Amino acid sequence: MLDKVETEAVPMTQRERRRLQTRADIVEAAWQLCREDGLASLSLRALAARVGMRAPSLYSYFDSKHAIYDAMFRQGQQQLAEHMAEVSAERPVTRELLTLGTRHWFDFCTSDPVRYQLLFQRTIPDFEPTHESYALAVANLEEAQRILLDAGVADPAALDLWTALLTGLTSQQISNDPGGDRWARLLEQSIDMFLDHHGALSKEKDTP
Amino acid sequence: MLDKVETEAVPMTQRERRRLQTRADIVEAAWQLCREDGLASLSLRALAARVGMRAPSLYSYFDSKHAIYDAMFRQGQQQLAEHMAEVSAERPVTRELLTLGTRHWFDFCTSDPVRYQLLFQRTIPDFEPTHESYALAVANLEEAQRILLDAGVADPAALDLWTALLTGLTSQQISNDPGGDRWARLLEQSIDMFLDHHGALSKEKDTP
DNA sequence: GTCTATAATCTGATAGAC
DNA sequence: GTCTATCAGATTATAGAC
Repeated sequence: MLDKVETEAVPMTQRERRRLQTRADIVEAAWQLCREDGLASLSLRALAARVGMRAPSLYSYFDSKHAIYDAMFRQGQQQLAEHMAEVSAERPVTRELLTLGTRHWFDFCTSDPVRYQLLFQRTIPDFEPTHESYALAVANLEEAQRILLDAGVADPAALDLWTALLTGLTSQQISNDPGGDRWARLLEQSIDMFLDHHGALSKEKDTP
Repeated sequence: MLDKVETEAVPMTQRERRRLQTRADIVEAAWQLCREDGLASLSLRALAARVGMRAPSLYSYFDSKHAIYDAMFRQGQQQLAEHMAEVSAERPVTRELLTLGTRHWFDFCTSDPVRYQLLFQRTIPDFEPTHESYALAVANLEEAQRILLDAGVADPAALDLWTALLTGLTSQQISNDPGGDRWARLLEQSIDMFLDHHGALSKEKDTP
């Protein structure tokens, strides 16, 4: 789940460290600009200016604009993994724990609409994450699958229904009531609906 | 629900008719190009070329590029209204009828991902439909609300959950399994889950 | 590594001839 | 109404000096 290149405990010269820091600065500035102007409006000129460079200098750190999007995608998936690690490890999975974890996920998504757009929607023309970055997304989805499994929901189709339900609530919240809670407050009810339908984690008895 | 300007039975000179036909041709060509290159990639030069003009001539028919998007949005909402009119008028609303109507809606959405993107997602920077066009979207949503009401689901929050569930299934289908049926085949189950949760249109008894 | 200069192309929109 | 010509930029990306 960790970025091999940037976090492995290999010896690093100060020059290498500096280079990685500049890369991180560029990615952070890219997030800023995207939050201000929209994900698709990112331009290399504006990005370079934000970090005190001219546009061509960015090519010393990234091969292309898509490579910057890829670094952002990668970082976002890592952030999601770290964010969910705070809550998702506990067992057994109760209805309360699942609800808590799901709200944790929902808050992560709605707290940064641009990040959500990059991680979960296909909206940048011609951009696809590299295989390496996409593997992080798969790992995150598999973690959700494990949790559902431990909650007594084993059907693969149920995972698809789960993702549809949660991404539906999230994107409606982001698109139609940004900053509000019109769909956020339906989260617990939605989870109850889903679990009741699948006969899992019943409220009266403890056994699925 | 109808376009006042273009369909009202007022006398029309042949010149006016010709003009409206050209407008329609331009909009149709715009749909074609968007389906080929993506919604955001529409350019006036390419659009003009497609209808045998040069770019500046388009300004004789539309004030701006956004006005063309608006005409597309308007047409898409009208198409949705017409499409749903084929099924949604029947009463009383049974579980079978609701399922049929919902699949009708789902098929409309997934049959043209670009249209879905324009009508239901906020993805074109700085584009917002005009008040007049947006009113068509509101009318379509109100029709859905009426159907749910007649199905015995009166809670406004239930409508929000309904839209989240359906748009979630739809966008997952479009994004992650285009042309397939991985989420399409979950539609009936989802409707059952929703209705059971709200205690509406129970399968055994006929009364909500 | 960073710069200037520039390639090569694209964009929406307008002026004004015809 | 349609055109040519053009405005006034924008874009990603590269070459080559320093």
